[in-house]
Amino acid sequence: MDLNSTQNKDIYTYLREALITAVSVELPQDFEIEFESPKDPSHGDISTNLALKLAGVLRKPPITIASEIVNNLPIDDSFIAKAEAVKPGFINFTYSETYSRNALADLLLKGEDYGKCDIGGGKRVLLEFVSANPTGPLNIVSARAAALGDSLKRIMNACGYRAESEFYVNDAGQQVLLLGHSFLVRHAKTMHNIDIGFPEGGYKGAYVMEMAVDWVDKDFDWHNLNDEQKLRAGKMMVDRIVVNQKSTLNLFNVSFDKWIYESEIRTKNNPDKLRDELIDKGLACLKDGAVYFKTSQFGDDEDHVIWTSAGRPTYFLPDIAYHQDKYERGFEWLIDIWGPDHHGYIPRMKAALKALGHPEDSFTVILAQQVNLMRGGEKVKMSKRAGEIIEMNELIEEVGTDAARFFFLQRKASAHLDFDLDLAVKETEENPVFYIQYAHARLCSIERFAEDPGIKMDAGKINLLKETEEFNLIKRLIEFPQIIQLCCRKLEPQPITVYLLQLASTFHSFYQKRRVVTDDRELSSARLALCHAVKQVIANGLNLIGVSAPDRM
RNA sequence: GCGCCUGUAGCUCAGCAGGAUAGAGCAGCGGCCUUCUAAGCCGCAGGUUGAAGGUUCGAGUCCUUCCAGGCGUACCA
Repeated sequence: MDLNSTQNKDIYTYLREALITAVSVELPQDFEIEFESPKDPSHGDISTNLALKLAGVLRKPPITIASEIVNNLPIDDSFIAKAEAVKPGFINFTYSETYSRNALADLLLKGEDYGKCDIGGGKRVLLEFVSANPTGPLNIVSARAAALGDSLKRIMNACGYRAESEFYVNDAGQQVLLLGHSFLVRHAKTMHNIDIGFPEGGYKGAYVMEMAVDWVDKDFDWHNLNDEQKLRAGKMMVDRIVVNQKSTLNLFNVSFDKWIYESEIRTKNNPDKLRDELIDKGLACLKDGAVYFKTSQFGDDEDHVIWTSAGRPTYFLPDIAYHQDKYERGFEWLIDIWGPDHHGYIPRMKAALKALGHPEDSFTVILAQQVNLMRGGEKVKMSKRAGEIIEMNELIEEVGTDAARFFFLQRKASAHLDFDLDLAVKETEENPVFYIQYAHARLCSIERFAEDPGIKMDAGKINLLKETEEFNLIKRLIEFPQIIQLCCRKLEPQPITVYLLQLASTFHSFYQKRRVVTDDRELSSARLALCHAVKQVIANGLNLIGVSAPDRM
């Protein structure tokens, strides 16, 4: 795999080979030579703890081993300028200028493909996220899941996976009935001024009212509504709500490859049949009038009901069918993003899929932790049924898609998030995302400025780059592919946000110190090439998290 | 009770499968615009990494216990 060079091997391959020849002893079979990027610039560009790790085996002080290795090390100037053995026993390498320039040239060649790799090997991945109940508008937690899932899809596809995203619409359970019922009650009141009792646990949200006003239907016997009528009303609402959810997600720069309906799954693999199959296979059994999946035999702490004694499926059963369906459609790795309220559900689903013969590591759940909304210094409690919810639309309107997405991704998914609405509005101008976008806009501005004197970037001139600020930038750019891979391995876009902030900062410093377009046309061409590379990487990075890269601000 | 998440600067958070002097942003203080965007740059100040043990060359990171906050533990979805 050749990640970031036009040379026939990458720098890590070179270093590994060089180190192995330099070590005086045979390395243990599974010994891994590790590299890291030092935070302190005086520690070079790449370092290895090889000597520290060998100290125990060789029974010699690490610094001695490090010195020996450095003395024996064949230095290839197309990669590194020097290798140094230092303090406890680290070996620090510094890029050669040739290496930096080659890497820059390579970046310019790859353009929007720079940063991509193939660690995914074409594996088919299905990311399922948001999947909010179609009983109301999307809320803040959905927004967080959307930002995370959509970005992960982009990152995984950049890393050689074939990742698709899917939204699962629960349009078949009891809740749809209840939703329809709630609506009909409102409708009767609004259109006919008839008071019938609001159902226990019904949906009181404003959206029920709004929909109730513009819907016209034939006469019902309002005081004797039947399930069929409630269900039909419920489905009508589901359709409308899904349309709204889609448009909200589009505003958020999220488009799903597929919207799949629970009702479809039930048609394809109906719950009764699945239940009987599970019983036949000995995976489920009857107990106290209910049917239990024997998940405890597959790692869960207890068995769970898939069919109630009242004679209908619990949520669990169609959900199993749905996941089974994902496998049947050829996906090799299922990644679900769930809210924190579902975390007790993980062992159950894992156990069920294991029982059905799927490898344990083919199903991953990412928990997007809760978002606490703060308004006026106080926590806003949210409940869909009580109708108190902060809509995702509202968030987008107040903060904007770019800022909101970035804000969510700046924190690890596993961390709770206090989202202060007042502050988010107030700080719109100060949000870190603008810092990065500003760098991009500035770069575009430089390019526009160069048009007048007719100076063009020229990758052939980059050997004229000599200043520290220039090499600092190049070194940052070289890190990019590693960062993307890290995000992919961790299933966590957060490092990209940190990286982009650093890159923008390095660029702003450069900008302050070195003028790009000057009378020296050749140097200007070289610096324009460097700037173009920075612009490209910022754009590539922002694109991976679904944030726009504006040409001017 | 059991399980999961979190605890790092005044605030919001990083810390890359254990590495070197724990970092950013915001808030605070002091500087920098006749030249490509000042939504910017430079500098100062700010810390017992919740607590205590343990593992080893080395711990914010791993293990144990404890403390604090949150969430979950349905024949709901």
